[in-house]
Amino acid sequence: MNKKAACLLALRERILSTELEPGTDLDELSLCETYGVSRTPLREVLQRLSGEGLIQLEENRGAKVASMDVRVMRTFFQTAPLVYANISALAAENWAGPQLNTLKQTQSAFAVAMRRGEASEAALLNHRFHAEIGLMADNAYLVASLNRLLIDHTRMSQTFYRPTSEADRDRVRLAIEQHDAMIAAFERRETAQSMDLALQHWDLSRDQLERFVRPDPLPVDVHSLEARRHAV
Amino acid sequence: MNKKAACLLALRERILSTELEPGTDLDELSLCETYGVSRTPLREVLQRLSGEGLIQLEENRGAKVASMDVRVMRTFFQTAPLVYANISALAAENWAGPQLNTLKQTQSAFAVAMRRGEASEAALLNHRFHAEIGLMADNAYLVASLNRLLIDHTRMSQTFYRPTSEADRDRVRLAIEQHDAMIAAFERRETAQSMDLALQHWDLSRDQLERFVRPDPLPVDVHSLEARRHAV
DNA sequence: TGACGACGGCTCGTATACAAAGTGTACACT
DNA sequence: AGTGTACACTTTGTATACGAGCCGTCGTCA
Repeated sequence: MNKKAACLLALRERILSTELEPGTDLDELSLCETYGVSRTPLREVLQRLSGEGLIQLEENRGAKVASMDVRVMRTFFQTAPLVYANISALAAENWAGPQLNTLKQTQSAFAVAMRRGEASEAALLNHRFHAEIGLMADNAYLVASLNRLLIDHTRMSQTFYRPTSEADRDRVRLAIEQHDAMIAAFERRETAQSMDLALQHWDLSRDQLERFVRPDPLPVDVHSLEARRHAV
Repeated sequence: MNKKAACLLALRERILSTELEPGTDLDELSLCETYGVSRTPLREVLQRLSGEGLIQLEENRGAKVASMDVRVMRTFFQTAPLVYANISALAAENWAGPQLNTLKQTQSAFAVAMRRGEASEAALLNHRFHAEIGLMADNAYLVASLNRLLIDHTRMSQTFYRPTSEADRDRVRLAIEQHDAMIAAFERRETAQSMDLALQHWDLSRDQLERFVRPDPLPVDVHSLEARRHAV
């Protein structure tokens, strides 16, 4: 029982952290060996992951990590703000019991991981932060969309948590501040503001993702070098 | 392979048609016997169904058909218009290849079932109609929400397709006309109108569902009868 | 008489063995 | 030399057997 749950958790994290890259073929036997479970429970884990949209199962052809092509990226950018904004508003409205404290804990763990430069850990904690907001929203329907979005969002933003420039570092700091602002808005049940903050948070993330997808062009010098080589 | 797929299909239909009512406990062995498969593939089917949100699995405690309490109903009414409207608009924008023809076929099958008074069949075909619109929308994220919504929508609307009054019959006729109008709007790629039609279709359905949830109060006579009995 | 504990049946979870499907390679034939 | 077919190997799918956990009942003890 425990080993199976551990296996599920581990595979989820490995996929979200892109240690297992999109499109990777998964071999049942080697996974069994890795996690010390036999094929029956492992296959059930794979079914679960497939249901969550993390992997794709094909008849008689095994499992592969869910792909991320340009087509899905387009719909991702199209859909994310709608879902994030509504989830955030619902979270402010519906959170109950210890959920807000759980969120605060995740947020501090996230900030710590960020300070220490633990990139994958930070990405997973950011994932958890937003997944917990999903739980607070208490809307099984929209959460289904949210979770699908978070899978691809987390995978795409792996680079985000490995800031290389000072400007990048500023953006990360801003992201952390936005999380804090969201928590505060939830605490005061300010739905409109929560929605607004979610959209701002999305804007920041989108800029970062677009920079990843469409990086700055290489310096022109390289092209002139190319030209010179051909001239010789 | 085939038996397993058949089992999946059959269970899905039985749950959607509420032949298996929300909350029903599912016994693995009897299901195995019913569908002529052994426990291993059956359990994988159950995992799948759980992933789709049709059943709930609990550790060491078997599977039960997903429940439908008042809390989920509230969020259902809250979420449905948002998702249906957006899916409809996206479908108009993104449908491709033979999808529109498939939709037309489903619509005529639906109309036929309706005319023949085959209520469960009609409900399932209506489900399929809207699920196909989901495929046309070509947005894996929002479709996740749509499918969750459709599960509960189909289960709640079972009575809808068993019209008892002439007014009910009119509403069903209107629903069929709205389907046709949606098909036409998709065909002409009119996104705004598609969204509008989806909202109108939702309004009709909502009225019907609310009538189901909050039926007309019993005639006052009954209460007076009650009172008289106690008086004796 | 009531409550606590042990035992038995039942259902679920896991491992293993076997069957089926797919894939790659080697050999033969054109 | 290229193509097609057959065979072996790898990987997936299914069945069955066994072990573990839960639940209800019966008995005993206070």
